[in-house]
Formats: sequence, structure tokens, C-alpha cells
Amino acid sequence: MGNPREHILQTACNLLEKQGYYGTGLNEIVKESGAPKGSLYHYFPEGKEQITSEAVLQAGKVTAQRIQDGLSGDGNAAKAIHDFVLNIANHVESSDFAAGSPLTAVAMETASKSERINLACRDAYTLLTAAFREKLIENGYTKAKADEFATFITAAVEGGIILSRTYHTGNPLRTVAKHLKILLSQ
Amino acid sequence: MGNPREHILQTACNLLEKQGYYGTGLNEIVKESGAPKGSLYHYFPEGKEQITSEAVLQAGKVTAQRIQDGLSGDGNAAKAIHDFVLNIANHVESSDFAAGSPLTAVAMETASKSERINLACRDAYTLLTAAFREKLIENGYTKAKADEFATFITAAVEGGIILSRTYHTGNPLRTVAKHLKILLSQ
DNA sequence: GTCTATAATACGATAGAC
DNA sequence: GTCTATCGTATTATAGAC
Repeated sequence: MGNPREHILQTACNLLEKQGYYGTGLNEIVKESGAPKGSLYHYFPEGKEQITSEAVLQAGKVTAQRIQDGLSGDGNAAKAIHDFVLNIANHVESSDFAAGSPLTAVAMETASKSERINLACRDAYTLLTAAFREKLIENGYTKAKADEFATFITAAVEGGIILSRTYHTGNPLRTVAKHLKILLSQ
Repeated sequence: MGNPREHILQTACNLLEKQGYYGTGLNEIVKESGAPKGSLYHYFPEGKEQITSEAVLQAGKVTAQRIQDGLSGDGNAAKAIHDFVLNIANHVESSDFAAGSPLTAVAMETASKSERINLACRDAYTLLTAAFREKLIENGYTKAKADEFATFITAAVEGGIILSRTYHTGNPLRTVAKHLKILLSQ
């Protein structure tokens, strides 16, 4: 909370995660963060697109790190990923189904509306899949195989988050966890 | 195009698919549809929430029907679902990555903001998973197994659409298609 | 059923003082 | 770096004529 810029960015992450790009106002970000309103355009002279792009990329970095941490404990990729997705299910539940992926809504809304934000979303998703891929490579997957599986895992988890948030239960994510484990145990 | 109400609803579907709930304005819907502006609140007296709820549910029905049609041709569920997801990949590509799921963005934005729209999203997703589930049951899956797989398929496809739209290539969806086939062929 | 006009509010962004 | 004030333009929704 030391410097206002980082705090604004963190608040933007949280709001974008819940409400998406168009659903989140700059005034809302400022108010929620408690940061001085007058300094918004001092820190982010290019406005909302800049804030969102930076927030999305930062969210990608944080999430990728969380994936790496979550997978690091266990040697077996199938079990590690299974447990990791279960943790997401609990996390979504305990956030009252407001949290989940900080990228999904923004990525869908802006895919063909803002090139700048779209590129940030790509970079963020690339960080996520890379985290899964590394774990798979550690477990003996070829790079090509690991690439494909990492994409599939990312897709399944993202979709699981959508369903869990929509149905207000972590069960869809638990189903995803179970079947990813089956797939990766072959 | 005969009655304005249906036409407004169809236009709303398309715009919500591209831009989500907050990114789509009522004026935009009216303008794009060409429907008489003065009649908006005549047909939808409860405003934007009503239009969105009805549009989401209609999108669910149409998509579920498309799933049923897409899966009806082939006897084998694994191959049918594989081919169906490949068709989505082509569809997303040919729409310049604006199309995909009409539900995703709206579901994420409104999961904890509008109960009415959230319930419509649940109903819509339930229709989609039911379409997959029926095909699996036809192929000898138990109801419990079919339920789980249908949820997993829906999640993977939704996630694949997000990634394909974000990266502006149908390849993530093709990867999803391939690995769903592997999983269902076991 | 459809029109125009408009209310009430929110938005992103900017200007200028300090 | 931060403030207040404000511009211009969207938004959803409503009122009242026809």
C-alpha cells in the first residue's frame, strides 16, 4: 500500500476480475483504492486502457506465480494439477463467487475492441500456460506435448471458473480437476 | 425480421456475444437492429436486465440446438464432439474472433451483480450441458458419468473459445477438440 | 406502437490552482 | 503530486404527444 500507483493497480485487478472492463469505472477504482483521485492521470496518463493493460499483465504474473507455487510441492504433475484446481474451487467459493480469473471477462470484452488490452491478455495467458507447461516438462513430457496439454488445462480451468461462478458452486471446477487428473494419468 | 421484438432480441444476442453486458448499450441495440427506438420499453418494460436475460436464454436454446444438430450425424460421441468443436474453431475464425459463446462475458460480468441475469445464464448453460449429456447417454454412458463429462466438455469448450478469441487463432479450440476426443475414447 | 424530448445520472478525460 | 471543478458525451429510463 506504500505507493499509490501499485495500490490503484491492485484495486483495478480486483474490480476487473468481478465486473470486467466496461463494468468497472475509473471513479470506482479510485474510490475503492482510497488513492488520491487527483493523481489518477498523473500515474496513468493514457487513461483506462493503460490501467487495464497493466492490471491484466500484473494479474497474469501473479497468477502464474501462484500456479508455479501450487505445483512445486508435488512431484507428480497429474496430482499436483488436480490439487491446484481444487484449491481454485475453494478460492472461488470463499470469495462468494466474485473471484476467479482476472482475465476472462476482460479478454472476452476487449478481444476485438482494444488491441492494446488484447495484447496484454495474450501475454498474461501465455504466462499461465507456460507455468503449466514447465511442470509437465519436468514430468517428462515432450515440449510439443506439454504445449498442447498446457493449453488444454488452461482452457478447462477457465471454463470451470465460468461455470462455478455462474452456478455459485465449486463443483464444476472439481469436475474439471478430476478429469484433468484422469487425462494426465494416462 | 417480421416482428421487432424478436429482431431486437437477436441483435442483443450478437452484441452481448462480442461486448458483454456493460459494453453493450441499449441505444446500440436499437440502432443496430434498425427497430423503432420508441418501442424499446414497450416490448421490454423492465429494461436492460429483461432484454439481456431473454437474449441469454434464447442464445442458450439456439446453441443447444446447434449442439444437438452437430452431434446427431455421427454415432460415435468422441468423434462427433471432436468434429463439433472443430466447427466452432472455424466459426470463431470466420467471425474475425468476435463470435464464440454468447454467454461467457455476460455470465462473468453479472455472476454477482444481477440475480436475474445470473439465473438466465444458469438456465442457458444447463441447456448446453444437457445437449452434450444426451449424446453421451446415447453412447452408453451412465447418467452420472454423462453429467460429469458434459460439464467438463462445456468448460473446456468455453475456455477454448476464450483463448481462441484472445489469440486470434482457432488453434486453442483445435487442441481442445483433440484432447476431448482422447479423453472420450478411453 | 411509435415518436420526440428529456430527466437523472454516470462515464472518461482535462484544466488550472496549489 | 494532489486538489477541485468541469467539459463533453455517453448511459438507462421516463413522460407525453400522436
